[in-house]
Amino acid sequence: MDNKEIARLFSEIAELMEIKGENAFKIRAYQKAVRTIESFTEPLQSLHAEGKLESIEGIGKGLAGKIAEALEKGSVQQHQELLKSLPEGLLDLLDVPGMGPKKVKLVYDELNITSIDELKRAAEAGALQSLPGMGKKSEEKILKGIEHRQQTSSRFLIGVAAPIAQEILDRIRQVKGVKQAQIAGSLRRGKETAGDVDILVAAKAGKPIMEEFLATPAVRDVLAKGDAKSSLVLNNGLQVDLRIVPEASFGAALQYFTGAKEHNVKLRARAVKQKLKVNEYGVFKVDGDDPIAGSTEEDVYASLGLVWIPPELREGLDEIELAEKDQLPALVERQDIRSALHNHTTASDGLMRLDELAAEAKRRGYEYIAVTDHSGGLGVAGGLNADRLKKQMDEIHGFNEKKGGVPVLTGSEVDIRVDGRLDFPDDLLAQLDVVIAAVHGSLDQPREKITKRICDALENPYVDILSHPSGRLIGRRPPMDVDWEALFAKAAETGVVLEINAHYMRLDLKDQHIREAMKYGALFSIDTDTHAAADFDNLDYGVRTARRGRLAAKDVINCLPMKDFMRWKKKHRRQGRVNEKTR
DNA sequence: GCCGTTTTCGGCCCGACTGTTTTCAGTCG
Repeated sequence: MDNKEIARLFSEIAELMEIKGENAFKIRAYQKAVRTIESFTEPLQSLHAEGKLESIEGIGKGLAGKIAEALEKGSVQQHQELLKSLPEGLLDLLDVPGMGPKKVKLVYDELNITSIDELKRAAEAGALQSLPGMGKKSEEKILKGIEHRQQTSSRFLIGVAAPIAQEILDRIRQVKGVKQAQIAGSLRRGKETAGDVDILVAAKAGKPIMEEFLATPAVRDVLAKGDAKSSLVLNNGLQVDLRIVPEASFGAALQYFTGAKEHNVKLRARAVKQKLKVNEYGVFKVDGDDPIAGSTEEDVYASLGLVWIPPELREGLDEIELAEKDQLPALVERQDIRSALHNHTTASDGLMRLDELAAEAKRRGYEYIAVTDHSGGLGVAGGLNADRLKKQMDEIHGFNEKKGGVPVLTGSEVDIRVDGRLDFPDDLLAQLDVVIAAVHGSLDQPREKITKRICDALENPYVDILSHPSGRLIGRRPPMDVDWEALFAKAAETGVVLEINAHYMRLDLKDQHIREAMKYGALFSIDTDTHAAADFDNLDYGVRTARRGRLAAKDVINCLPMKDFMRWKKKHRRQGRVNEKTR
């Protein structure tokens, strides 16, 4: 078992214990271990070999023993016993918004509900509102949550699918005879979720490649195996398809299997007008059998009179028309990103100290960063009150004087309270280099109220960035019911930057909203909202979402060198104060 | 289950909000 699998196992143990109502602190110990293991870069296997598991913070005798058990036997007895003692569907119920461990136990004890389907039926029949502590509103919330979940749950989050796909791709590329190999499909387009993984290989002989593919670890099922195409289902339910094509067709096949379908339909229609036809083998004259293009995507697009279109744009909107006129936007790239402006430390709910965060950021090539711990309004995150924030600012100034590290800006992720006021007074916010405002509670206020709440916060001249503007968690929690037009107009008017939160469960703003906000002239930041070192890995998902939103580097403030960023901020805040006076 | 210590047992984050209550339990972050 690798670190991820062990983290998952412990997480499941914690959830099962929660339903059973076991000691809350014991459960917390497991949850803490999950976070630690998830962000741990070294394999637990090697620590285990050295007998050093207990040196990890939060891992004592008990958990070290369970990790060892998992590594050696591939399972943990306590976990098996917990599973046996409860019906297996109960864990799914925890994913429904409004359902916590107590409610799960309640519906199980009283109504014998053990699956989401049964829960849905009970809610529809009005059987939930008769339970103690539940009423009509709880029932409605649960029903809404289930419906939202069912619309999205058959797809995999990019942050789950992409690393798996990359791992398989890396292995395939090692096989002798592989000329080229690429991930296609919605993963290549950087979509927030993927239905399956498509891998495309250019090679002559298929057999050794297929053998390597079929030897992928953690396979649950082999759906098909042939010389040109095989399909697997992994233990987590993710389907992976591998296709092998001749080198001369690789570009055409890559284009074809990257999609989106709507994009390909438009492309083929365009080809027909030019007396050409496009398929996965190449571009052909209608009356000919010899391909005029096919080995590279560039050739395929060029043969149709188009510049190459970045995969993130291939959604069947107006990208083909833009490509024809060579007017595609120059999309932001990962290398353009100079700063990480949204990060947490151990002062609130982060896992790294200030110096550790700065070192990690430097290692990853950032030119400067900001520390933006939570404000006091957010109890759980150990948010900072004004005094602690001031102390942290001193600490940061001291750190910067030492030189050698990456420069650190002071900041805060200040909570937007229910009434739109911020957690800190203006005179304190004015002293910070970066002020990020965010909604964390009461996400289901009615549209008018929540829109006003956020817009009021944007009018504060010291707010620089609005974090995770919709509050959604993909497949788990619907977005806030915001009047987006009003919000985007307000962001443009006040100059407050809209965050593209790069965490793969958020990707918030999402691509479509980015395109809309850009029409209003809004600016954006791409940030990982880093709590642990591994969170920086999410940057790629944020960049790709920004690219799908058609952003160029000039639209993204993280692309500014530090001096220019500070200049921008000054100007933005001055403008904010002018707006305030004239209002 | 972990941790630290006044070293072997007691503390471990907790406040806001909601919906259900009529004084609070459960969920969320």
